[in-house]
Amino acid sequence: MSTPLPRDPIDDARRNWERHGWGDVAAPMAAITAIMRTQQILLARIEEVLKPHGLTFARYELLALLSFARGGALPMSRASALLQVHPTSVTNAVDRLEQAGLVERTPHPTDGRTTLVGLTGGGRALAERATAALNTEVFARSGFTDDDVDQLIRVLGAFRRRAGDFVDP
Amino acid sequence: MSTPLPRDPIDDARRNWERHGWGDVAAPMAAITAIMRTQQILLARIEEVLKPHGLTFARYELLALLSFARGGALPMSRASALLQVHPTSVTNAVDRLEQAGLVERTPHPTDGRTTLVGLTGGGRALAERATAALNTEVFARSGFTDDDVDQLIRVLGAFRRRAGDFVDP
DNA sequence: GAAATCTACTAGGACGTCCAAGGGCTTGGA
DNA sequence: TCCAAGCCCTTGGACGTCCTAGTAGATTTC
Repeated sequence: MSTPLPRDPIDDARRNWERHGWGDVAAPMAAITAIMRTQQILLARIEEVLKPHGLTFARYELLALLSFARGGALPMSRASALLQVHPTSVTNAVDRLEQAGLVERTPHPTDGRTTLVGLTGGGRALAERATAALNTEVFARSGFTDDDVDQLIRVLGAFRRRAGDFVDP
Repeated sequence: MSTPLPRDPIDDARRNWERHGWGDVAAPMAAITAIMRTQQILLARIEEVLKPHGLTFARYELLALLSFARGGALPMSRASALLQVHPTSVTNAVDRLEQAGLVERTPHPTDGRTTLVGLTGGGRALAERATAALNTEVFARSGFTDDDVDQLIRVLGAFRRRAGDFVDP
């Protein structure tokens, strides 16, 4: 990222909103814009750490998901649901990971429509190394205090539940 | 979005982290993953509202930025810095907005390297309509409580400052 | 049992984002 | 003066995400 700006552009936007008579929604606008920007910063950090391992975040997420699955394999559709991305995104990621020898496709034993994605030995080993890197280089130095982390988990968890992500208690 | 999951996948991930002996970073991992997912949900809502106006979020952001600029125009590099995206992303957005007659490029009066992007009349009018739509359909119904909004602005603002986004007080 | 309806996955295309490279314009020091 | 270094923007390419269609297999319905 380039040189820091002399002022917070999101705060400027908020002031512009207020100046134009939209003061009633200026605060949520600022909060949502801040989420957008924070995601961008965090994604860049994560991709930076994963790059030496030859992974992108999308591919890492799939590897990590499979590494926790019983048998190290899942139907593509299940991966799509759990990762909460479009099925074609999973097809894309699996194509590239398979190319790299990290996962392999297997026909489902009883349902001819379904394809299982499973980790190879190399895929499992790489998932371990990549997770270790993320843990020490990103999550352990997140830039959030413990209180921040608690608040984020609470606030965003409630938001996601209301948005229909999950129905758990 | 598809059917809600019976359980929170981020909470599952957190438990998996703890189970594998990474409990010390499980909470920040969960917070960061929640930010990623929340951004995805919010972006989808925003694009949904903008679609009838023929805009994407990236293009809308540029229109909104220009609508607040004195003279309704900025150097491309300035837009890149304020929007905090790569210069090529601005080139891309300007290409398409110019195609649609919403902005126009003008050579800088004194610096031959610089190109100014300015709103057309239609661009300014569309920015107004799109902002009104976002205000009523997204920001006014954000799904965050007032307290949530305050906490997010505070926590994410501090994070962004520490990340080097800006140097303001 | 056959037809209609679902479900799972894949191909092709539109967008946005970034990086690397290249060409034009300015600036500042020799 | 002039030229090397830096800045500004664009092109081309890699990725990820989504959408729309299309195919094949599974279920439901009559």
